[in-house]
Amino acid sequence: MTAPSLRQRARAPSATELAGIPWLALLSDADRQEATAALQVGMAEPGDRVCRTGAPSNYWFGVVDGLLKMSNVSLDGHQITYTGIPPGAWFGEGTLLKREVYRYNIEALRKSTVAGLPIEVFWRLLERSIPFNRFVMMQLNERLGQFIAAREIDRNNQPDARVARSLAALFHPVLYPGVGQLLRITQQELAWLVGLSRQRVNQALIALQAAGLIRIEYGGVRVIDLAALRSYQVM
DNA sequence: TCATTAAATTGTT
DNA sequence: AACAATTTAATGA
Repeated sequence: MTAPSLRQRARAPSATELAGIPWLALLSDADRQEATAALQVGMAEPGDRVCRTGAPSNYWFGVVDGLLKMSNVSLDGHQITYTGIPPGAWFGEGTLLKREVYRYNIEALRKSTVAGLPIEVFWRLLERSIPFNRFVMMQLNERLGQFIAAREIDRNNQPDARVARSLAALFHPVLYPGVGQLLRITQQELAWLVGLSRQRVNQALIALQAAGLIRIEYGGVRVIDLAALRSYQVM
């Protein structure tokens, strides 16, 4: 269970990996070149901690491929999951802006490719690039809504509703542009994320499918009605 | 490209 | 938690 705090052997990103980084396309040529040169990618095995609470913040992290989980430990020692982090998502900007330590744990749910932008380059882009600022600002704003939603999810004991809202959060189009209509997540991974047994998640998914909100596929879930998923209530 | 086999994932008890 | 059924991925002709 004692995983290394960081992935070993960081390397330069490939062309396909760069294509999966949504904010790169927004930059000017010069800025994009600088960012590309500084970007590092590494692999995270299931259970690996990408960053943990208390560690100094040196990178702005993004998911190129795979699935991560953002969690924290509350005062009474209970673990509380904030959200899953699918491909295309970037996180840690709030911590970087304040030059603080990370206040949450990021753990890989499956074998994942994680990219990191060094803090110096992150700051330089903030100072000079308007599009980059817009992207970061959008992330901050949207995530604020996510944290509030996460509290409601956690307060909610109805398993079906928990699964529904967690799924809706993962399909967030602004925060997670890489997801699309089909979320690649197994029922086991969803169970880890929501904090339920796989059997219960399976039941919940079947119920949601019967309600016409999603379609269950092998190794993934397709969303039919995102709005209804967000506001799902047990009758 | 197709058939066979292994591995992963899902559905059910 | 365990098991069977189903789907995908891998292998080799």
